[in-house]
Amino acid sequence: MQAARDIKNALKRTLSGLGISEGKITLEHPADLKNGDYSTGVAMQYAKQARVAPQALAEKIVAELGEITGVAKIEVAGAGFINFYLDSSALAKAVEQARTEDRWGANANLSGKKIMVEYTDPNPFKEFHIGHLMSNAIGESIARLLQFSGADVKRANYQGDVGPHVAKTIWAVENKKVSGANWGAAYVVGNQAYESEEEAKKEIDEINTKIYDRSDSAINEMYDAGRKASLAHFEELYKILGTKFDHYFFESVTAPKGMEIVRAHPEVFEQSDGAIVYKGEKKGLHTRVFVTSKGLPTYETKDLGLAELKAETWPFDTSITVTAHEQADYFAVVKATMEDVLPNIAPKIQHVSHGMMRFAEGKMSSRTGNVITGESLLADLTEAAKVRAAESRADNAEQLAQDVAVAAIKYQILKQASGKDIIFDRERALSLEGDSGPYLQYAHARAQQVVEKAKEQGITAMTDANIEPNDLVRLLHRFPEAVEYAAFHNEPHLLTNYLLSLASAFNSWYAQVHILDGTPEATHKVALVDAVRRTLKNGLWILGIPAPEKM
RNA sequence: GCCCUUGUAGUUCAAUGGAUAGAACUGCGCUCUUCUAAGGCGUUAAUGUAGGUUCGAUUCCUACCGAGGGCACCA
Repeated sequence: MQAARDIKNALKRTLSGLGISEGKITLEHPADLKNGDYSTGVAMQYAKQARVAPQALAEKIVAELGEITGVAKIEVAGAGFINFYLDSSALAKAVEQARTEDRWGANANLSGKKIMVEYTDPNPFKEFHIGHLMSNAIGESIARLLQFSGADVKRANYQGDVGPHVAKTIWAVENKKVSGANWGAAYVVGNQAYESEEEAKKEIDEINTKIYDRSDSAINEMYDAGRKASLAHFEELYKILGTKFDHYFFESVTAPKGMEIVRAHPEVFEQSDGAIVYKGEKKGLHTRVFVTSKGLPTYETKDLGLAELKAETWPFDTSITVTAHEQADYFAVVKATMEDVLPNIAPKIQHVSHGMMRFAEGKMSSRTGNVITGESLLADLTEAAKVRAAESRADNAEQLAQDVAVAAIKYQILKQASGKDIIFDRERALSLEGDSGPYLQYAHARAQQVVEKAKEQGITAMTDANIEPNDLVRLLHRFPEAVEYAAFHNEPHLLTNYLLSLASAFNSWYAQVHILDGTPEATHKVALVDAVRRTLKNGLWILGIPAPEKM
């Protein structure tokens, strides 16, 4: 990374020396390692201004650049690219860092920043479906990326423990439409009744009011027991998924808080058809209801209360909320409202939206019961992984199967850019081969085992800078930059891409080279394996994917 | 109708305005008397359409076509 800075500075100096007015200097990693460790297109970019052919300008720049620490070779290639090749000692240094530093790949870009990340957000009395799994995987990874960038991160989970969805579920259970604590099914029944039966609709609305004011002891009892069981169940899932929340926020708390905020700002909100609304049109958005004509707060109002509650709980510099894309427009209106009623907090609020889990046939909806629950998917995957886990060398095959299952599902989510929907394909999800989470785990476990074997044989790892660096070394060197890049964009998939190429290069190298071959070079090769091991381990950690040592 | 997101091999995804558009799955062939075959090697196959900006466009802009989402008392 030091080399990258030095190269940029040298380019800047050279360009202004040549009388070229400074614009943006881009330095990138060539996709093909043959084209060097870094590359720039400035010669092509400024050829017109300098009135010289791109290649000629590139040659001129190279001649003026002089020596750059850590750079062995500078070449002009193609249409006028200037390619930089790092020297073997700079690359060897990266291998040594990877091998010896626990936090290899970390940076201090966000040092001192307090960031709260809110994600998962399942609702008690409803199912934890694979959409929640998606939010959890993305949110957890963003939290870890921020931590690896030096930020002080707190994880938050916001849950809707009051509102019409709870009333519908309670109604179905109370009327014995559904047996036991099958919340998902109860919600479906309650929702259908609400939409088709006048009488049921009235009863459900009444229950909804009673839940808010806690005036009915029978309902309170049913509600309290259900809420507790529901939350305990979620907690089991978080444990498997590797998430530990620092703060839990509930709508039962944010609702009254939000109502206070709305009441305190009559100048911001307007009355309309008996409801209290915010006219988003004045900011190019749309109108949303904050308090219903029955006097109950909507999600909008609760979100105002949530923002204030978060700030009181832990004074953050930034609060990031991770949700599906379907809430993006909604969120924009809430944020616009915050600018008027919570001006100190509003600038710190960020929304990261991701695509949705969909079936090839269409959207899944918990209202109709057309969902796959998180636990059933995890159970299916674990079952599929068991066959191989039983044949593996793992000490605990059950645990390995679960780790592999978590890797498979999280990888499928984190390997793609967050803007796009994920078409859920059961067949594909159950596949544990190829471009997958287990592939990364396998490469890591392999490296781990070689390192242990080397230890048994008394081979000390030692990087030899005299040995010509290979592609694997060059890729390894890019890890810290891959982390920075992914963190900057809040995009875990950028890191996933990098890890896949690293694991692939490692597996390929592993197939051709005998590492513990008894030659003096073995010490160098073991160092490289150890460096890959740590890079995959840290990378998997950032993705929130377990890295078993044996498979 | 308006707004947001999105169109890349048969399929699911990559590609920081750059070099020959990469993987994986599927098909076919090869590869464990060397450290893990959940691996490796080989082979076929793609930028929705029409313009524009640029030295250079999958990427930026405009229009059209297709997909998903949102747009008042759900979350």
